[in-house]
Amino acid sequence: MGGFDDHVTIMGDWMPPSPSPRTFFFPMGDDVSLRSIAERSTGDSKNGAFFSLPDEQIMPGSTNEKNGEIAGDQATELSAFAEQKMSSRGGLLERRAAKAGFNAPRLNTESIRSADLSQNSEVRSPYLTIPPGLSPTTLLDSPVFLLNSLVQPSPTTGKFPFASIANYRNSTLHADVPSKSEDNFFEGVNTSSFAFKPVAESGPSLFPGATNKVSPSTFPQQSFPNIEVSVRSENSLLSQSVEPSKVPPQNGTTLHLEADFSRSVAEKVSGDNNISSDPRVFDTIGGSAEHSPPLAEQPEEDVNQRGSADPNAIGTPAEDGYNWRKYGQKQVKGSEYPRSYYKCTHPNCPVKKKVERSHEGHITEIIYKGAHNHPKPPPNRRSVLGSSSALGDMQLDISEHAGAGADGDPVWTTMQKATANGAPDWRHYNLEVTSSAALGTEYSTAPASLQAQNGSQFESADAVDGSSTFTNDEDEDDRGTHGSVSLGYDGEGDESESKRRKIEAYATEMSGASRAIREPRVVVQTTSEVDILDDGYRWRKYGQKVVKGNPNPRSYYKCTSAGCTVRKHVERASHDLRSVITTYEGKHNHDVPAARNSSHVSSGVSNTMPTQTAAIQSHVHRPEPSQIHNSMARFERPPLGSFGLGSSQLGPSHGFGFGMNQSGLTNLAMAGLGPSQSKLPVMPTHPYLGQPRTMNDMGFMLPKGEPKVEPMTEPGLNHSNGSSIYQQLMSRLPLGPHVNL
DNA sequence: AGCCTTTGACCAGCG
DNA sequence: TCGCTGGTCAAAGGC
Repeated sequence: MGGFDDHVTIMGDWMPPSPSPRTFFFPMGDDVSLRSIAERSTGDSKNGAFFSLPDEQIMPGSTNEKNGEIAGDQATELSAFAEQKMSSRGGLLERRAAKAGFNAPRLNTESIRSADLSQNSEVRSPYLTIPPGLSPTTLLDSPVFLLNSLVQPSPTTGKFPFASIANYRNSTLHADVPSKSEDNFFEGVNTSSFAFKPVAESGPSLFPGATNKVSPSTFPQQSFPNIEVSVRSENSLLSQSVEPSKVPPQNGTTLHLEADFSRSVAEKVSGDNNISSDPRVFDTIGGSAEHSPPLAEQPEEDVNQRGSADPNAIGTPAEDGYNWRKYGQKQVKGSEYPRSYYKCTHPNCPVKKKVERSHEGHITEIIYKGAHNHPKPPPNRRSVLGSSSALGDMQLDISEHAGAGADGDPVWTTMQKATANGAPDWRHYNLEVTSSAALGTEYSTAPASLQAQNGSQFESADAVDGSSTFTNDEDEDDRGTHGSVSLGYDGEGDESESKRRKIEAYATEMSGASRAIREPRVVVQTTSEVDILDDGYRWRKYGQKVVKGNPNPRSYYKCTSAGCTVRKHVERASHDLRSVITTYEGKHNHDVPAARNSSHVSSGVSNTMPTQTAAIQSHVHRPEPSQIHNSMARFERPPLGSFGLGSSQLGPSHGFGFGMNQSGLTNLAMAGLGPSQSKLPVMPTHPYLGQPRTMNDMGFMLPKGEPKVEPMTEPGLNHSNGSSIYQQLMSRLPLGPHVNL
């Protein structure tokens, strides 16, 4: 994507997340947003837009779709404005100069404002006016700012940035104007605070109680009826840079924001130009100071969305901190650009998103569905750790509180890209989670948010998901622990760089550790007379490879059931084409899905089970007939109970996430065979795999720290279904209270 | 080795 | 029932 490089470049100068994602998040790249908007001026206007404001003014777009389009001349003016901005502003250097004490050149937007206002009376101007001289620095020093803002979890991600105050002070703040917000998005904003009222209408309230200065009593308790939050990114989102200055916005603190129109704006404006297509753009740009509430009034979420922008974050769907797998692309009718479909690759995470990109690669729209039920994966080689400081690392995730859980009603949240170059912006990702939270039927998120916002203390483990990748997904306790760490760091805001590095290093280290500990594998070798895949479960093939040592291609499958982490790869044994080696890995957490056709299930379960059961019996347990029956029963009913319990029993196990049978293996561990023991009864090596075998012919091994269960079946036996065997095996593993063998 | 993207095909809902 | 459409699947190849 063309603009991404620019973005990255800008990122080089990227500063730590603003004290509060909801407070000040401004794209570093002053040019980026501008261009984006310019390029997208022709884009659809169905979503809101974020805008950067020149210098002292931040004018959140009204994002009211009802406002209609902007007159063409306005667009022209906007374009001119953008150009002027670009030309007049030195960009980063200039801002730096400004930060150094110089006033950045101001863009004259008077004409634009007037035009906007005059032509569109309906356009609301919830702009946030940042009086000249307003100093964010001062704001930073403000107790309000520090306590209320710094520790706020990201409205979208619910995460807490690790950026230190020092960093903030040294960084240019960027704020984005909420894109698709309703016209009244900022309506009713208390002038003395950043509190924003959730739209009373169906407007997308992105963040429940996302306020900088909000007390529970003042926090809007209204629910967020909307399920979809639509935030158009490129079209509308303009980045803003904030320049420290001085002005008493609230509490006597002063704040000066220097907004810039980024290149995206320029491009958008210059493009086809029809800015009119996006009322929000119009609104934002045309907003007048008179209509602009004090900076302090700026909706926090608004700022957050923008602020979350991680310049680094986004060119690809995965750059929002989460990992995504693209599973489809479509040219949707009515959409100018193709829509890509992504799924979060995190096990058990139901989140999906639809991304529309322009031909240039700019993201025009992102629609999220569901809420992440896991912390943002730690930055890795592909991640943004480097530039974003701690932003990508240990941010806390309160997505669990988003209401839209894995099982909850999926909520599609439309996001608009905030960056100009098409690179996704952390801001909108923050929005994502927040949106989910807000949109979720459960408003429980709000309290958590408030707590985080109003105080620097995060006493409630529930409020945040402190778990990072190094924590076990099922380990709630760890979340709290890690959350505290993260929060403490963030909340204090005075952490030294070294400390920050330590934390990051720790996160990374832990991350690596977690990676090293893989989920247990179950290797099943069978002579497949029947389709090995026909095990009743649904698998999606996601790859095929010829692996070393076996000329036969290995196919990789993932269970398609939502939330199921089980994966497997299947390959024919090189020495015997009749033998199929199926290796399962992951958590075996749901029942056999409803068959697409009765024959499928029957063949996958009923038909195969007897044989497989026999196989298991002969090799694994040799249970009594009644035991077989029980085994079948388990097979027929969701083993969720066991797993669920197993999860809880698993407790804070650091590391051994015993996949599909956590419960079983956990209990196994309790029985003295647990992986943690690392000392399993080793029996003679299996003739086929050359693996040690444990009692009951179950080969437990811990290759490279990886627990491995290898129930092997007799090659000569007609075991048609390795998967079922696997199930059998799993079902037979000690399940503690659930074991009924 | 594992996972991702691409892309045409398939499926289900709806009018 | 048919066609349209959005969403998903899945084979193949790439990183």
